[in-house]
This record gives sequence, structure tokens and C-alpha cells, in this order.
Amino acid sequence: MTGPKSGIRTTHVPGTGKTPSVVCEVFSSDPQKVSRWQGQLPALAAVAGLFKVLADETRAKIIYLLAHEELCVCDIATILDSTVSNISHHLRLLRAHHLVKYHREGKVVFYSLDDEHVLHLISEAFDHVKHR
Amino acid sequence: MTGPKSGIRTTHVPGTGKTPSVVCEVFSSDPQKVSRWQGQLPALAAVAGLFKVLADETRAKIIYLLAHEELCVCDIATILDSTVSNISHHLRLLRAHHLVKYHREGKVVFYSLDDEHVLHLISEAFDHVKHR
DNA sequence: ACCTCATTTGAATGATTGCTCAAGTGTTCT
DNA sequence: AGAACACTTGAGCAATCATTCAAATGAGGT
Repeated sequence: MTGPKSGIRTTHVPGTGKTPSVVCEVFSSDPQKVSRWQGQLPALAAVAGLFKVLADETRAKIIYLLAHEELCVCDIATILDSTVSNISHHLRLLRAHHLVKYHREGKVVFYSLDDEHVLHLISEAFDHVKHR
Repeated sequence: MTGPKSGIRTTHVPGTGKTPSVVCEVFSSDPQKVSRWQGQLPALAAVAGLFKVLADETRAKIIYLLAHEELCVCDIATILDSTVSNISHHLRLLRAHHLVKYHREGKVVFYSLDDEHVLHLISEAFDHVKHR
């Protein structure tokens, strides 16, 4: 199968002002460009998944905090003016993506960043949103 | 106001095994660490907003495509096996964030990337999800 | 054993999001 | 003017998500 969204479309070549060379092409628009991309697209689902993790203000702040120092859940909640439960839920997600590490000291659990790369990603995005 | 989530929490110092030095501290957990962060957190809402735009497989792929060549809506839809309407909705969002530029040629609208920085962000995230 | 505290977990809620369908706009051609 | 085409837009829907509350777990102190 060629996918449920496929259909009959026409052809366009930019710049030339040409009329559609083919009126009814099955499952492709511009044969040249379209066929060139066949199987060439990298799997960006995982990339989008990583961005989803970072696409939340609270989580971005948690990462930023933990990049600078080790903190317990309670402290993070206080600093971010949130609830312990809420922060714990977010940490659970960050843990699942191996972005944070933790160790228990008595009753308290201390979290810290386990992936400097994501901090770099955040700071780069921060620079991006600043100058424009 | 100090925020709706504030409450009375206790103090913890990692490593020392110390007992909470203060039992009831209003609106703060570890006074040392918490106060150090007062007003020090950068505004990461916009950063999270940018990541939200990238946190979708279809949009990530559109950006990847447009980084390599100029394409019309119809072609993008064909390559990504989606509908023209769906792609147009995504392009609308990308346009609102000034990530893509476009120009009309007759009936056809050609889109291309207007922000190489986001491509760098994507390729960096791609490298990240690969080796682990 | 019991109580307290720090954190985790699950269920419930409201908000946001991606996609689809149908209708609308703008452009070209006859 | 009218038809055909490329694209845009808005409403509607199901799925996902962030947050909250209440209950559960785990560890230390008495």
C-alpha cells in the first residue's frame, strides 16, 4: 500500500512558470522531487519525542536547575512554585528518558542532570528565541 | 502572594546526614538552595514554546525537507504521505514562528526554510537519540 | 509497633494538540 | 464569467498532556 493519504495530484516546477506537465499522476505530485525523497527521510519520530520532553516550561526549568546543582524533589517544587506531586510526575518522565539520575539519602531523594547534551540543546534554543 | 502551591516544608542538606535544621519554614524547603535561585531562573517558557513546534514528527520532517529544497504544499503532502490540508495547518504554525518563508508562483505556493538554526537543533537532537 | 516525613503512584479533570472534512480564498485558463 | 486548481481556514473529534487530589510506599525516629 502507498498510504491512506495518497491521491491524484498534479505537477509543478518552480521558476519556469510551466503548466502542469502531467495532469493525473497517481500517488505523486512532482515526480522529480518526490521520487528523490523516496526512503531518504531520516526517522525523526525519536527526535520529535525528545523535543516533546523539552517542550514543557516546568521540565525545561527542572533540567536547568539540575544542571547547576543536585536538588531534592521538595526543593525543586518550592523553587518552581509547584507541588511535590507534580514535580515527581515530571521527574518520572525525565527518568524514563535517562535525562536525570537520582540517589536516595534517607527519606530524601536527590536528583541531578544525567545528560549535559540536553542542557546544550536548551541553551541553544534560548539563544535562538532571544535575538529576533 | 508567593503562589498557590507554596506551603510549609522542611530543610535537607545532602551528604551530611543532618536532620532538618528548621522544621517549619514558611514557603521554602532548603533556605540556602531555594533562596539562591530567587529570580535567577531564565524565562524558559519561550524555549519550551520553540520545542513544542519541533515536537511533532510531521513538522520536524517538513523542516528537514525545506532545509534541502524549496517545495510546494502539494509535494510536501505527497512526500510525507499526508493531506494538503494537514500540511498547510503545520506550515501555518511554522510560519507564525518565522521558521519558514514562502512565495507564490501563480497558483502554487513554494515554501523553504527561513531559519537554519532550527535545522541545527534538529540534527543535534538526531545525533543525541542515535548514540545511546 | 507506631508515627512522621519525603516521595511515588493512580485516577480524574480540564486543556491542548494533530488530523479530517467541508467550505472558503485566490489564481489561471478558456 | 465560469471552471479548474492550489492552498487556506474553521469546526469537530479523538488522543494526548499537565495538573491536582487522594492513597500508597519507603525510610527514620521514638
